[in-house]
Amino acid sequence: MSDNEDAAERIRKAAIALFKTHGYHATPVRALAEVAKIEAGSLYYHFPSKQEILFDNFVRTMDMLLEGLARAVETESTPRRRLRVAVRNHVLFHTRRQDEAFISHTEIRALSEQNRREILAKRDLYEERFCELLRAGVEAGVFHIPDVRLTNIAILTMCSGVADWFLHDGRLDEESVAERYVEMVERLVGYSRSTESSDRKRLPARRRKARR
Amino acid sequence: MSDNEDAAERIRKAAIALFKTHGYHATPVRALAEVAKIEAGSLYYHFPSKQEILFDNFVRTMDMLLEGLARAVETESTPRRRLRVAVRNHVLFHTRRQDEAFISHTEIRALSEQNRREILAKRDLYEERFCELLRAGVEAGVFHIPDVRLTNIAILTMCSGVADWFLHDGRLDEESVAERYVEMVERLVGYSRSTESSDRKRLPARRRKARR
DNA sequence: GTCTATAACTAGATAGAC
DNA sequence: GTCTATCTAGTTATAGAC
Repeated sequence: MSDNEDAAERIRKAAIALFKTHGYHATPVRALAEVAKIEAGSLYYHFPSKQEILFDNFVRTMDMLLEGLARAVETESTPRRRLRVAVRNHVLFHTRRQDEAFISHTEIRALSEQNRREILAKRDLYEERFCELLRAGVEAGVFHIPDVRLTNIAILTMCSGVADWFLHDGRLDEESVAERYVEMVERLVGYSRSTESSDRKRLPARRRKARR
Repeated sequence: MSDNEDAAERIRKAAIALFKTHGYHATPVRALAEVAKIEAGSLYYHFPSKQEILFDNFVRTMDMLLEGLARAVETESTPRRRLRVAVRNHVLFHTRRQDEAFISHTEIRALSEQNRREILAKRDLYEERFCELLRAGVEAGVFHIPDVRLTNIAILTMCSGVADWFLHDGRLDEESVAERYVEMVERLVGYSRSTESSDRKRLPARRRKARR
């Protein structure tokens, strides 16, 4: 955190670090001020309240996610490729903006009711757009999903979970993790190149008979 | 919450409800006392501190999870069946003990350092025992997993996520959700009855060639 | 085992000088 | 735009009566 940044940005970064480690309610404004190298009173020149600092982080995080998803859909044309890019994007966001994403998981309850409504609307929009990617693949016959809504939420929680455990100097770098998650998602959606070959692989009639 | 329960139990249940809704730090002891139908001072006869009430919830939750996993492994013999029962057990725990499980996700940071160490040790133990189920299947040739540790964490976060969204009067009842999650996990581990048939399905030499 | 009263402290936010 | 000083309210926990 450079000292030359403007104060608002230093406060934002202090909030990300402290809310992630201790949580919103366990972080006094005085602690935010100390990390941001400012006095507590001065902080209120840049933000009207502690709540607004948290809300600011939520808005930025959700908007980045939504923009990333929109880009992913634009740049690819087939359902499979769109899903692959969307998942890669989602996972990389949760490694690159790990702390912000983590706060967005854990501190929704700390938002005021009005702010929470606004953020949940953005989250619902993201989930719905992601779900559309799955439905498109099912309708094209390349994904085979018994319950699209359930698989959608399972995929998103699985991928968002990366923010909980990823270590930047760990065994796998972020690109490797993203690749593996793309592979796992393709298993979850039962990807196959065409309906016929997939049906042969997923539900072979002969094998079914042999089971009894 | 019955008024006839002993006070300690009423305090536990009040804590589960309030910590889930507002979080640990946003829940005053006076609020716990009010919901437990007791005065704030009386609460300290049953628990030495607010922290101890939170820790109590963590210990109970983790111990229930560990016991459930041990039972799952005992009652089944094949890798596939063990995994199926373990996943079903895990998901049903996160619907039946939804609030406790949710708190265990979101409030780890609120534990004192010593308490947190103790709980993380239990969590690591659970993850390691779960991972063993995957390894057993890989060694038996019935699971096909590129990175067992990664798939393990992906499965567990996916299944634990049920506590975040499950509604007891929602579209799917808990048994249906558990069944579908078992199916999804089987896709993730690349289950197949024997090594040969699975290798044919997953990495067909001809298709690989045709790709270039 | 539960109560009332309160100690000791910390919280978020504001006022006004510079 | 940043500072110091402070207001008001709320916090966990304890003391001692019953």
